[in-house]
Amino acid sequence: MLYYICFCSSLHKNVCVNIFIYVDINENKMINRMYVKIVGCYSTQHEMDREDYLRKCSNMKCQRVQVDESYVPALQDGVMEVEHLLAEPRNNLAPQDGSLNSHTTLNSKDDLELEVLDGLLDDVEIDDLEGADGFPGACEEYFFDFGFADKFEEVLGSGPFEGSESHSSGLSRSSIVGGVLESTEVPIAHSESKNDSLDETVTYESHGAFSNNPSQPSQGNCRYNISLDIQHLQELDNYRHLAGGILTCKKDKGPVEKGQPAALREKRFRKPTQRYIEEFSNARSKEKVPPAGTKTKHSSNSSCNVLHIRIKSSKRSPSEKSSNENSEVMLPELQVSKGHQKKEKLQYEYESFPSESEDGCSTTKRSRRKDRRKHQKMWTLPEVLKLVEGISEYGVGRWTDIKKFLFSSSSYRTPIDLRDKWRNLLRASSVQKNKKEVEQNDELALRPLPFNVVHRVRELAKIHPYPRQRGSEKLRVSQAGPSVVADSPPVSLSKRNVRRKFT
DNA sequence: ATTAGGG
DNA sequence: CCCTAAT
Repeated sequence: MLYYICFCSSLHKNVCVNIFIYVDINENKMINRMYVKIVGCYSTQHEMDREDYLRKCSNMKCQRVQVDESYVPALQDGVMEVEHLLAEPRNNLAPQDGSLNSHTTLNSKDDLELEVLDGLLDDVEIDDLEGADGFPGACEEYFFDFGFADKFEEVLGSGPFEGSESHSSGLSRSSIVGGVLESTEVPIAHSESKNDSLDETVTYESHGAFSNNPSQPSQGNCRYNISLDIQHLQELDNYRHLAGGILTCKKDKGPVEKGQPAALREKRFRKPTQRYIEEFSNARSKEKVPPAGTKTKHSSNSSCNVLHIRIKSSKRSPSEKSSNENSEVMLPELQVSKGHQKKEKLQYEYESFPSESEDGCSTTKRSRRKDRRKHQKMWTLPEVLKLVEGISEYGVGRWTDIKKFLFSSSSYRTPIDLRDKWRNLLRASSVQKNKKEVEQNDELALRPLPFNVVHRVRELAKIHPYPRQRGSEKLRVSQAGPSVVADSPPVSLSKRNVRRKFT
């Protein structure tokens, strides 16, 4: 049996941890168990530290690691399907023997873009802190060395955190297969590009708590046991964009006090709603994050403790997806590492045209209306066709009419949505694009728009120019003079008329 | 109340 | 999708 470990790092409540997920490739299952290793605590004393640290942390990606079965703990827990993880025969050609040096991969682009997991800790509730030592000693030097493979190995295995035995040590020494679960994906926008993004990361708040459990003095390993609620994997993707893999708490102040889990617990509140997070982050993105005055660098205890962490399920929106046991949910998000805000990944579903019964999904309708900003409903091909048809009939700009006549039953499609979709269609159809983007567009098209549709859109675009499309026509007319108008018939002029005709 | 435009 | 200015 082959086992793979995915690990990533997160800064959470001033604690940086590594998460290990064990996957049994042969069985197509993911062992519902993760080990988290705390690699250190982050001091909020200095703003500079934070920035620096975050930047460093962002370099830490996930890796898939081939490990010995012996490293995998308690399999019988929960497992979940991870077929898709196997879907692509990644560059797993890497040495299976374990000869590969981790250095080669840690810094390579093979870094697993699995930041999905990075949001994980946010949904983690730490039930038990096994070991009376509280947080393991944080070691600044390690924090800041995340970008370097050699150090990284140190952190993972041979570092001071390593106790008598540890999974991590085995991990770091075992071969790191160059394979990445989803390396082909678009690299996540790096946080360094915008400082704002960094600020955005400072919006998380933990609701979990550390509880001291001296009963089980660990061997000094930083091993944390997590049972993963797969349900949350879906949500993880939502978080991914925030930090590029960095989590931190909303309030920077909370210093990690060594050996005082109780204190920590008091400071943890219920997790804010997504809405709240969004707004808060937006509001906060402008103001500077005050350097939480409290200090407590970090405890110097170099030994690690074992936490038992369980991810709470059904926290928010218990109304709907109340259901599910773990294995229910697939984790496509796990594999999805592309920025989904930019791209729509799915293809059109070909569904029956008179999909008016779309309201049939009334179960989620209410919620969708309410927080439609969250899950955007994908446009189906029939819908697109309908939209195109409507435009050809009523003209561009008559969105309310189109909505009224053709999308009356689709409650979630507002006129604005229609317009937006049309706008996107124009873009997708490369209408009025003189740049090379056109070509690239096709290639990058994640959504193969049927040719006929593209054609129709283009045709329509000719007849019904979208209002002020880059002012292209104006530009042309004004620059080229009236002569052009002659050879390119009344296209632009007819716009108004066309619309009136159907009124 | 709708739409255009931009994020 | 969301928000806002302009109509």
